[in-house]
Amino acid sequence: MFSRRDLPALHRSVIEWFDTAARDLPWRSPDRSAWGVLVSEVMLQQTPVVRVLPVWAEWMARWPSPADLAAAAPGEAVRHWGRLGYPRRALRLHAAAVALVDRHGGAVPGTYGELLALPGVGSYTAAAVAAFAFGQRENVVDTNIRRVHARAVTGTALPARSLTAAEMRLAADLLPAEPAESVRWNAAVMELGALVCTARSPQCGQCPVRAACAWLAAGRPAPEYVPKGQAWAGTDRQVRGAVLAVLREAEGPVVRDVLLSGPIDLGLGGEGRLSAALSRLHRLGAPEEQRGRALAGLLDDGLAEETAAGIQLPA
DNA sequence: AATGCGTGGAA
DNA sequence: TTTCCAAGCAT
Repeated sequence: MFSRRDLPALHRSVIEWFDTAARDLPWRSPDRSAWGVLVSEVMLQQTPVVRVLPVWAEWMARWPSPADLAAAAPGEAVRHWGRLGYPRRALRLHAAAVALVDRHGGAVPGTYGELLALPGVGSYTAAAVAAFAFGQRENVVDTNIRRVHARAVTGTALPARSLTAAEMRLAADLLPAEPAESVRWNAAVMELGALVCTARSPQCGQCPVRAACAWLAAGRPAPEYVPKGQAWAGTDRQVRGAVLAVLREAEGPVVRDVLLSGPIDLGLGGEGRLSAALSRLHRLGAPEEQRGRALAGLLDDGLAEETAAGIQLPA
């Protein structure tokens, strides 16, 4: 365990490493807005940076302010979410934009509590936006930071299965007292987890804190549990994704039977993105009951709506 | 507290 | 090929 006396040296070494190794990401640019930071943080939830980059740029060009997104139909947010995954995030970001216009004069608020009240913003995202967009001293704890703390301080290969109070306390104890330094520290530890102290094959030889790492000192012991993998093939989630992909590519309503029944010749000649999405859906070979369940889920979540003409993204 | 929720690149 | 897992949130 680090003693408080060692903390300044620890902070210095990680932040100095960050100064040389940090990626040049657009949401870290001096001219990015707080809105840009919020959008990036939501897009980055469970999603790799390289896939977020192009979508974030398109969103910033299309909807440079909360009011711009709030003025669009929620279905447009879902459509332009593309294949980022977890499309409910797009819907919640739209709802957040509406809330910003309604309650905050169209601006992103700067306090943890106000941010936490927004749709799709949880404890991590609220802390991250308050810290990175507003320079506040916040206890930012994401999966990267948890893993770095687990290894370097606690000496285990992985953090606990779920975020524990002990982890939050540890992170709070490690946080530099000075706000500007705390922001650098949060970003630096997160970057260290993303680039060096990675989940699969950590590059301990490049780690600025290898000399003090409890996990390395213990001989890199194996994880104490095996994370259970997420099933995918044959799941409702897979079918949901394929159904929504069809709605995303469609300009207007899609009749229910096209989604629920076997392949139907729409006279599109097999060309185009809509046809490709329909082919992918039908090639899954999911039972009609499962497709119905997936569609019901999408409707229930507000990711789709049913009109007399058929199923479409929410208008 | 445990689940459900997408997607695709890399190991 | 299959498996892992990436700046979580809501319920």
